[in-house]
Amino acid sequence: MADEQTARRVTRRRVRTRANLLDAAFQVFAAKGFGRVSIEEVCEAAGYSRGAFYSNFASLDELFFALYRQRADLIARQVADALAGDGPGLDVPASVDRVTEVLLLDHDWLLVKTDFLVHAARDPAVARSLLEHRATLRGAIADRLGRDRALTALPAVLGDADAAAHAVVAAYDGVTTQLLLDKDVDGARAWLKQLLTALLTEGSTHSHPEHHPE
Amino acid sequence: MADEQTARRVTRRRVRTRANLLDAAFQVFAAKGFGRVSIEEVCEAAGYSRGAFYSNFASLDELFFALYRQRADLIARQVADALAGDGPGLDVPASVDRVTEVLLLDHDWLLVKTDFLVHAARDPAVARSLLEHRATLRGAIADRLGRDRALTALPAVLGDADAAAHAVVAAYDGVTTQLLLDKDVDGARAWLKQLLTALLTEGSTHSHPEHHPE
DNA sequence: CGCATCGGATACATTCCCGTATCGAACGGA
DNA sequence: TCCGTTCGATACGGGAATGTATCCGATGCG
Repeated sequence: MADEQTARRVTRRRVRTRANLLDAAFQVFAAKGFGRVSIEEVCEAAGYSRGAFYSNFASLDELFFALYRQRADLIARQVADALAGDGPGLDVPASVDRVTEVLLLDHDWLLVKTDFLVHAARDPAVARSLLEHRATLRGAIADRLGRDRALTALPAVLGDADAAAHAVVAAYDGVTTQLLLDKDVDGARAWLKQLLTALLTEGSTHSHPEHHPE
Repeated sequence: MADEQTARRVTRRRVRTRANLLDAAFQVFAAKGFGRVSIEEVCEAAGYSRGAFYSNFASLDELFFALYRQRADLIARQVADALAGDGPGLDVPASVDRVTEVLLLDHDWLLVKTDFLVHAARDPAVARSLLEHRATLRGAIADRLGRDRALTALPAVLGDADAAAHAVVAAYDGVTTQLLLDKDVDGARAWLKQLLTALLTEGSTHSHPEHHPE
């Protein structure tokens, strides 16, 4: 009973416009940072006037949230795929390879993501939503790590699979921070791999530290 | 020769005003985020008018930079002290304790720091400066870790002391991210200790994972 | 094809904030 | 205490972004 949209005739044009606005917003946010961006700038970049904006969003915050959700969900799906990649036996190096491939590609996304982080840090409601999202991701990782605890050598130093997932996320966040500054994607990826394998394997290879950014 | 200040009579009042503005700015930036803050707000919070501001700073960016430098240097000094704490033999758990005590105290500082990070990520000049600062810190840590390589059991999984320092910083950054969202300082501190000891000691204690935030 | 509805453009009033120029008061050296 | 210098307050003009109200063209259903 009672459709939530209060009977709204959703036009094809509308979704296109919305998508265009979101895409343009991504570009602009990445370039100048949320908070330094005006509604007009977004509209201009998308090729619309402010009327279109207010017809689709109530505020810049709302657009920002929608934008984040869109992209974050996309990436979450990619990561899930990468994790599920090989068979039941978890091949740590291979998984790490595939995941890092997905995660550290787009510098612009890191910028927007971090903008969103500080935004969330100041707004409890947004923070809750973001924490939820992160918890989901961690859950997927922990599942993968803990599912066949018997098969793969567990790190042990960290505790259970859940703690290990925590560590993985923390490592990712840490590398992200550095990458934001030095923009050395390849270095960051190598470094993240090293860090993750160090965390996830017991007496891992004394891997060649070939690449040291700055 | 030629004094850099072009012979400027620095009044006592001036430094007080400057300090007040910086303090007020810290509060306001933490609360609303740089980029969402107007010069007027800072002045109002400090109890001055805009005239005072322009007499002391050329722009909000300049103030922000000065503010960051001030606080970051302070903390860097504290960390250095904490690291130099005990004698020549490095007691990892004790050092970790002291350092985490210093690092994760002030939520407001984390907010401002992260704001500064995204700011720097978009401005090469600022980024360079921040990278330098981080390199210095890492150097201090690496020194401490590598100085008496023979005395303390090295982790080995990570490579040399420099790589280990990298890992320490990454862990700190990662935990910071989570802390920004859940505001669980005690949890974060415990978690950081666990992570660092896991990274820095070979077959560390299978430490009690007592505390798991969210 | 015609019509009711929807989507986006334009115009407008308003608010906020910036940067500068000017001036009186506080300061500190002699 | 006196005087030149410095500091910060006030006043002003201008620009930019916001949100709303209104209108016309596009859209999709029958």
